[in-house]
Amino acid sequence: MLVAQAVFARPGEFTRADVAGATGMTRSTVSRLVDQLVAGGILAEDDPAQRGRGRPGVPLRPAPGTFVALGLEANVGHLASYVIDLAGRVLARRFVTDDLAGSDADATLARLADLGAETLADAPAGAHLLSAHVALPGIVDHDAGVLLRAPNLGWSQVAVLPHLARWASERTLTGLDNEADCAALTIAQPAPGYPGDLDSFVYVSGNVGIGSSTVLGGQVLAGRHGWAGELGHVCVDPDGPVCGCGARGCLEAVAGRRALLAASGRDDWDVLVADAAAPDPDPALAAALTRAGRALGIALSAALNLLDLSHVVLGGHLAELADALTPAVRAELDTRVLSGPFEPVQVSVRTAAEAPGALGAAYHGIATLLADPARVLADEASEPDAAAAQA
Amino acid sequence: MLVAQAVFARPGEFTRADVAGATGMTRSTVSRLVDQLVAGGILAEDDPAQRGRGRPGVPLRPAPGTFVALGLEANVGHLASYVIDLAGRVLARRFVTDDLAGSDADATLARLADLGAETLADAPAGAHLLSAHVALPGIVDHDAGVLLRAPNLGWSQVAVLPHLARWASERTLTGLDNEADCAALTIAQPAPGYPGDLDSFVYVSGNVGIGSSTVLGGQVLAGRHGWAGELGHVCVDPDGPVCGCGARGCLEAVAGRRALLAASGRDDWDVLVADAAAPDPDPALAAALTRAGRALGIALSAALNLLDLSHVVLGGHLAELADALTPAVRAELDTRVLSGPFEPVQVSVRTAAEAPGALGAAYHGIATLLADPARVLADEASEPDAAAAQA
DNA sequence: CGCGTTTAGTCTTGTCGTGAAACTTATATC
DNA sequence: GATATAAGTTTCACGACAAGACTAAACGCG
Repeated sequence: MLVAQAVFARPGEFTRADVAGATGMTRSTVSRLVDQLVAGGILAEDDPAQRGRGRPGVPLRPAPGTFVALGLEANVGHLASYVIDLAGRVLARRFVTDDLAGSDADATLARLADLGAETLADAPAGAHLLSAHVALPGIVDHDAGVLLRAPNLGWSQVAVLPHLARWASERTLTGLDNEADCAALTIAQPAPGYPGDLDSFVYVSGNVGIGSSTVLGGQVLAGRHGWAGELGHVCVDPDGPVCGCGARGCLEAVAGRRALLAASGRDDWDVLVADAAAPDPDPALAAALTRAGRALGIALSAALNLLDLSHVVLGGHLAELADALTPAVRAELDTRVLSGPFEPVQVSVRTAAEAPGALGAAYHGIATLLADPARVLADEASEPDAAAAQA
Repeated sequence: MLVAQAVFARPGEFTRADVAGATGMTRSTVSRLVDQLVAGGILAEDDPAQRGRGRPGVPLRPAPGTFVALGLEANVGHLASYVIDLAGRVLARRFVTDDLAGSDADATLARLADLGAETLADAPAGAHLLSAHVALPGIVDHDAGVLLRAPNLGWSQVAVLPHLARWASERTLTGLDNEADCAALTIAQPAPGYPGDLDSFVYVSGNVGIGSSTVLGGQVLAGRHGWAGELGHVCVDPDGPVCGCGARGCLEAVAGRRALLAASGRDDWDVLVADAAAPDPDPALAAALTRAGRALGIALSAALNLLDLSHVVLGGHLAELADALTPAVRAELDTRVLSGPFEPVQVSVRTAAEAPGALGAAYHGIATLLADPARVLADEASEPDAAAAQA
């Protein structure tokens, strides 16, 4: 249903007449559809506050209160949980710091599910849970609901959906996705269904390793298993150091967090960041940063050339070092990206929100609503007792 | 219209009832739509030749005769032109060998258009021209109809559509596309709309440089300007030789045709290919081939890791050397592609058809038909005099 | 040979979604 | 207060589709 997407894309700005103009449908059709969506609790009417000649239109917004989505994330250093409403407002959240590398997958996922249940309990009651979605740092089989492998967690072949079973129903969908793809979604969309400034870009996330995710035309290019975007294992030097993956010269082995610590002779990350920001870093650090910047530029050039992109967003630990890295990165990009003369490559920095993966996972639930609001409305109608019980 | 796509995907196999089963529509709806398509000359009924119980169904196929598409290609070494019908059968073709590097763009495109006109004259008369599409080796602005830059031809900022103006009309669409993307389309689809064995893969085309094109789920990933797939300028060695693009260590500078000739001390390509196939090549050649194979493997690993793919198709000059290159390519892929343990990387070789770009350009016209057959049917109805004149 | 079974395709009917156009409502301007 | 303008609603007619009955064409068994 195009109507809901149009409203979510410009919350509070579009009236029925605007939607009609944007979608090409007639005002009468839009009016009927909007009335359904309002009745179903998906859209809400703002106060008519418009100025100008003629009858003022009624601005439409995503409706608060009726629907929420739960987003969960298990990552190397934390568990996170978000409950958001249709407008993308965070109604409740939890964040637990813990070293989960090598942890027992089922035990950790059970903890995560409990965390999600607590978060839901914190949220205002009476709303219908659209979806419960998990973001995980690894390869995923969407259809089977299995995490195939998460190297940094040390997990493999984990059936994830059973842990979400408490929420799974005809009316609540559950699923799992790659964490970097979820995070990229939050950059492409400041609010669910609301396209941001950037339409197509590569997002580089430095966490422990270096992952990336590509957004093309507002769509996350997740690949068939959510395994796309392994920028960290693009080769930047065939004679370079051996990487944890067994190959030689991966980006991660040069610009990864551990590689930078080792090359600069430091053992505390915050110290390294502070020193890198200082006016005159010592030669070992400067060399390590230059080398990492060049490597990042080389790997990014490959991605941009292969995908016809011209925008890079740095996140994670690479964002913290952005000032120090950017000159070398730019130099490589300017030399290597073929479309550069026509469309200059832009590099921007995104200081990572806390657990963007969990937030993006919650976005997924709303995305399924937007893809087919009629289905949710039908479900709504088929179980009116639930709504009645709340009233 | 899903119906036409289903039939084109299995020409001669699907009956109305099969289509109904495949699309989920009822038999009555399918029957009505198929009747329209048959009346419109898009589908044709085969002889009912089915065995088994019950009334035999009528197999459906793309209709020959009523519609044709013209595909043109201007490339460094040739001009080519194809006229195909809906089933993908070549009704007429032309191929002119010529060195067009540095030629005058408008003069060459005028020649190409004339070649297309000749080809159309060769084809059986009475068919309606669906589209005229040009494949060019460079960056393209689809909307403006402009070739932004084709380095190997030495062209830039060329308005292409005016050369196709003789065919442009309400009923005949014209357009232009990147040549590698068109060629990849012919690999993904043995006939228009007919999906082949491979669903997602990277096609590497070695012509003068090294280009590539990615097919994801049957769709060509062309990027915003048809500029995606610049595998030739992925860096495989930051200390490598300087490439024509100005950067250092591009794949093309190691595994390009000229690079291989230079490194092996030869000046004739056919000799090089023959020597490479011989049981015991000389050390210089063997070293050049190994180096090129490793470089290709490194660049491909980057593409596969970034896009979550596990199939490579070699074409062009790299296909000719496939036997000699494959061991080194495989070695790198096996080490570097992260999804390898789960889904082994497959490398296949596609000996390039003559001018696959032109053929793929013709496919585009049929793709537009399949995307919205109703539009073409409507046009048909609005100009019945043309059809009447043929009868 | 004839009749029932099975499957393909068509025909009829009712429902639903949509657009066209008239109508109502709410504001600004004169 | 009259008029213009724009938003939103109502009415009506049309068309696409599904459900289900019906016809057509093959096979197989008695």
